[in-house]
Amino acid sequence: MAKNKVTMKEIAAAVDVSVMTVSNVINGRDHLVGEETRRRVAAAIDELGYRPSAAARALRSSRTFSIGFVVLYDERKFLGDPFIAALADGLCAQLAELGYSLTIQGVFTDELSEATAFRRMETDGLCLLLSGSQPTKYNLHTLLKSLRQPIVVFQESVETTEPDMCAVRQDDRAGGRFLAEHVMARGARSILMVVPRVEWPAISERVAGAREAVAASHGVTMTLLAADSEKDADVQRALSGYLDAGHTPDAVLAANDQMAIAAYAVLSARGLTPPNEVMLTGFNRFDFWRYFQPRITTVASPAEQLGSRAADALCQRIDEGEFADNDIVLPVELIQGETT
Amino acid sequence: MAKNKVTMKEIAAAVDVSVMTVSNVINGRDHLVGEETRRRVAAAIDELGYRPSAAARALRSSRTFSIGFVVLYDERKFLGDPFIAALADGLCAQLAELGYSLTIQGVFTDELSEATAFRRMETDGLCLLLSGSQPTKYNLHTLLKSLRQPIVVFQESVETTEPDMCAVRQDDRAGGRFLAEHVMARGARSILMVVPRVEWPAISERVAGAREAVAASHGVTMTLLAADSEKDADVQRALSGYLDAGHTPDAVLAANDQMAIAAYAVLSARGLTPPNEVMLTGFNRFDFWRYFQPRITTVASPAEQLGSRAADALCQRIDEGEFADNDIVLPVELIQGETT
DNA sequence: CTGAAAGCGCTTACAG
DNA sequence: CTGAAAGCGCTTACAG
Repeated sequence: MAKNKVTMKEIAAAVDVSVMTVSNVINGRDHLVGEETRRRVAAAIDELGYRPSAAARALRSSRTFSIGFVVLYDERKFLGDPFIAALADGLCAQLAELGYSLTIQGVFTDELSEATAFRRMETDGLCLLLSGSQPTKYNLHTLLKSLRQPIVVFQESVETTEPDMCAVRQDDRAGGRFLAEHVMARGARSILMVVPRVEWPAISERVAGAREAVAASHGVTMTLLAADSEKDADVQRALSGYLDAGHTPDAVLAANDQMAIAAYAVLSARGLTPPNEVMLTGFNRFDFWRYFQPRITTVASPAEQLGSRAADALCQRIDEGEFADNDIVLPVELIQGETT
Repeated sequence: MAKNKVTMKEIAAAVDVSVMTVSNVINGRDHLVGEETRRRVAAAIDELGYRPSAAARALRSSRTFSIGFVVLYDERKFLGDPFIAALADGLCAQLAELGYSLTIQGVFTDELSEATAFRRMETDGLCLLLSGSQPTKYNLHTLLKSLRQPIVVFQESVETTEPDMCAVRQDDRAGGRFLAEHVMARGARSILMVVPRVEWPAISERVAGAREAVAASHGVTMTLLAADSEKDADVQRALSGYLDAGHTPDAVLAANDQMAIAAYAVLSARGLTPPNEVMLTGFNRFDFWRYFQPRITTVASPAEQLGSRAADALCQRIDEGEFADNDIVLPVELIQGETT
């Protein structure tokens, strides 16, 4: 590895000052350096193409200025998920702003503890998203505790027993409530909510929100239908089965937009085209949403802000030693489409 | 920062061996350690929750086992671009496989040299994607050279003057050729190709491929129409202007799928609904493609493989000191949709 | 305003 | 099979 790298020592030698002075210039401690000296050091740095070694600085100061984003997933292409991409975008932009870099790592759910993000100590803090099937709470709990690092978890309800953790999530409960209220205001008396079978905290919240709204009304019923997964085929099989049994709901609330689009195909094939025969709603309004006609009534996710708020929270924690807040909930917004 | 971190020294003390032995166990140099010793060390590591310091290892061995992915962009949400997300997915998965981690950084094009990925020395190599407006070749060239790191550039033609670089790209030229041949085989005699005004090497290649195919046929003409950007409104304005001038091409080749979808709206509003009146094609077939009806005839991009091949190339270079290949081109595939 | 010394936690020769 | 010593390139006290 003849990287012929330039070190502070060489800069110091070139300008004939101590490495200490070079360090002060690099770290902008200008009050500790004479203006003329500062200029000569800066010139040498430029000329020799010096770049500080992040490793040396991290070793000495025990700060890496780097944050890890760990995604537990079942599928290899996790950034293809628009929610995850938006989180990463928000994190990346805000961390750059704060002088941190972002290390991304995908981990198969069943190889939880194998992840190098967990095995090596290379970041000042971690953000964690549990997409896909959920590890047992106990395993996860034990693992995270053993890391001794500040951790932000996305879209989870915070465990009160965890001291150095912070949950950052969108107000899925309000979103569920908004949608249920919206279809009820338009006359729905029987509501079908289609969800994936896997227990996802965010989706449970959406269900809970819808239930709250329904409970507050008279004579409205809500049924939960579990599809084997979020995939089109599973959603369509579940919904077809339900309709075959002779039920016709006034409104179908899908757990997200992709599922709503899958449901749309089933409904329109049966002459129940939304919004005329049955109302239909989704959740999240990511970019692809605009390519589907008719536009699905949905709830807009603040996914990118979730990422940037996580960055803020983590850096605040690193600077101050403790999370100022351990459950950050961002508002969502109802988007009226053409399917209700 | 009382991180109360555990070090090799403490493990060594706990088991009463030297740190050297602990190091050997951690790095799997099993032939240098007795089986009984190995087991006791491993147990202590587990018990005390020891995680090796990446910084210390990097400082000593001058290997970070980390690769940077730098995206030059004009918009903040760069991972929302499906091409970039797919590259990142491919990189991330393959690097994890090879024991490396991935650091992602977005950089505004006009703040090129400010990027911390360029200012700090924290990776063993870099991948670079120039999306958005292009920096001047000279600035970029100078900057990259000064980094003294192996670099993979995506979707660029390799500069033969660069010794320690490798281009990884898809065969855009073949893609352009496939599409032109496809519409000509279906009777197109006049072809309009709609491209963004900004010079993008990948798009130039698509144009060059289409030109080759057209040149090889008799009596077929191809016209290039430059939109002010890739955005829907700009594409639609350019195309409307062209049609208003009295031209009606047999086929419209859009530079990518998003532009094709924008063009579709203009064409069908004028009674030129594809494929009956005018044929229409896109490029890339990313995930959102399936949500648009009718399916656009397009060319499938191997974006994720681009990422994993880049990871392979970079790690090979790091291990062997030199890129085995400095221009890697992956094949594309024509996807017949309903618009031709 | 400037500098000499110590040390962060590892790995790399080398010696037994 | 095991270990003592040196040193990677910085920053952190501290002394002038």
